[in-house]
Amino acid sequence: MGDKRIPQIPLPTLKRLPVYYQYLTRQARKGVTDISCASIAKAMGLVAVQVRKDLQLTGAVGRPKTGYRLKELLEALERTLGYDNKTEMFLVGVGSLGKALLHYRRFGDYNIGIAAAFDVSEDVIGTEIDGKPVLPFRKFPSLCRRLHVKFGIICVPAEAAQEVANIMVSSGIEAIWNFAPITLELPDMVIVHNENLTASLSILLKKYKTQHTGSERE
Amino acid sequence: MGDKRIPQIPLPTLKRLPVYYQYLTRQARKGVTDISCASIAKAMGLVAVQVRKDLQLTGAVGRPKTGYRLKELLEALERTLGYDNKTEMFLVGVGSLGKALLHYRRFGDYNIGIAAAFDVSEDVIGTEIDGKPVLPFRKFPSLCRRLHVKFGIICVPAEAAQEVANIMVSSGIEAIWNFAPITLELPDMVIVHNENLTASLSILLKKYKTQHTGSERE
DNA sequence: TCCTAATCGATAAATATTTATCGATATAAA
DNA sequence: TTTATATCGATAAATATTTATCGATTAGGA
Ligand SMILES: NC(=O)c1ccc[n+]([C@@H]2O[C@H](COP(=O)([O-])OP(=O)(O)OC[C@H]3O[C@@H](n4cnc5c(N)ncnc54)[C@H](O)[C@@H]3O)[C@@H](O)[C@H]2O)c1
Ligand SMILES: NC(=O)c1ccc[n+]([C@@H]2O[C@H](COP(=O)([O-])OP(=O)(O)OC[C@H]3O[C@@H](n4cnc5c(N)ncnc54)[C@H](O)[C@@H]3O)[C@@H](O)[C@H]2O)c1
Repeated sequence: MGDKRIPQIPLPTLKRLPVYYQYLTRQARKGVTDISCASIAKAMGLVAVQVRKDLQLTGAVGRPKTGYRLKELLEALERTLGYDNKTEMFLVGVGSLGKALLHYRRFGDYNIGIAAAFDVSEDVIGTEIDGKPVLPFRKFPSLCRRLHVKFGIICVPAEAAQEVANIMVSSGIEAIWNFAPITLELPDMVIVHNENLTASLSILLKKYKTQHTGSERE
Repeated sequence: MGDKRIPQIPLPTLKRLPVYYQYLTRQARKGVTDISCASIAKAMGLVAVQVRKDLQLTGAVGRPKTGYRLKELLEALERTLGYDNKTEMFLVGVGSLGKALLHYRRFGDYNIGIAAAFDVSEDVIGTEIDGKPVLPFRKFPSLCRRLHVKFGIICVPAEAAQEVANIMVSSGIEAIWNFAPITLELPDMVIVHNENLTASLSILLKKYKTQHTGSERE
């Protein structure tokens, strides 16, 4: 129901594609020029068929006996994942996590950049982190519109996240990377991707307990 | 073919359970005492049947007309996810991300704590972050054994991650939360959960492009 | 030149996950 | 007290995802 678009790429595959890309760039740096699904699968703990099926969705074509040309494969992945166009983001909430993201240099490898950061605290407003200015949050709407920034990162406490998200959306933001542990209520048009670190840690905890206390029932 | 244990709880469900828990604790704080699958589903953008099926796996029982007793439901989730026992972790790599995790107070809400941190850099060794000492990494093995710590967090650069993981495992660590963007090769017994932030951001990027450049084919 | 083995691409089968349906039951209102 | 209805729990159907299989092809060696 609704007009939610059919995704071209199944979500489980989409989650693996960037990981292939990371692995493949490392192989390329090592001088590898051709690579097979079998070797990728082995390195990543998957099975070859799955890798082959995933990579097929990028349009890359391999060849019998030798596999894929690594350079072509990387280009196919870059096109598929959108690394071939520059993406600019605005970050809101320059606390410890926001600062970590601002410091991180490697997003540039994927043509992604944080153009500026915003906060309400005088402690951080006016500072610069890795060359990115920290501006008062009230300037977010005008600057966002002026620069046509479409991607936002939310690093504020849970209590403030919905309000920040609302302002983001009304300022033209169309995709949000949300680190606050709440489910944002936003128009369907807006893409929200939750990075729920605590929830993620819980998964590790449970997997461990499952393995170590055995099958509780079954 | 391998003795990989059958998970009691399907992974997709396991990923949702902590998010239910977060939502439900917020509702409890608001004074809600009974809650239905329908209302949970609505708040989290899911359908009621799915929520009901997920919650069934926690052993919680609801009642016609009124739904679940929130208190009971939270307890069931706490038991299921392991929040009812204290979990101590060691963190390695006190860079910007490691510091953010060390500063974060809310893991305590889930009975999870970072007992100590380790690094090789003199810049951080000897400091304290939110009361947690930063120790030289060479002390990791002995301390890990002595305190029977089973959970490790890897926040070192990708190049150092495999080596740190190896030392962790040989020191008795059995579950690893890995922030480095590489696939660690470790014995099957060790649970590894990758927190690949860049890969995750890529998913947002692609979802956005899919929605905004339309169906490329199909 | 011919043969062998590795690999892809396509199709089919098996599994896993989500979603629909429906009877039973407890609450609250008539 | 009776009735209407919201909700659960169970079962079944539909969908999505993973895994298996197999023929075609090509590189590299016999
Ligand atoms: N730090 C972690 O390791 C961690 C782990 C899990 C989840 N999270 C989540 O990530 C988010 C950020 O965490 P953190 O530890 O960096 O928090 P923090 O408290 O260190 O920083 C929050 C920042 O947001 C700013 N802020 C508050 N309200 C604002 C508003 N309305 N507009 C603009 N800025 C505002 C504050 O001034 C502060 O600088 C939180 O939602 C937290 O729950 C963080
Ligand atoms: N910061 C981010 O936003 C971000 C985003 C995506 C991924 N990551 C990943 O998270 C990890 C940490 O990122 P960061 O930004 O905090 O890095 P960082 O460079 O700020 O910190 C790394 C820390 O690890 C320490 N270290 C290096 N080698 C070590 C060793 N062998 N043993 C012990 N300690 C060692 C360093 O001294 C340093 O303190 C990296 O793998 C990075 O790719 C970080």
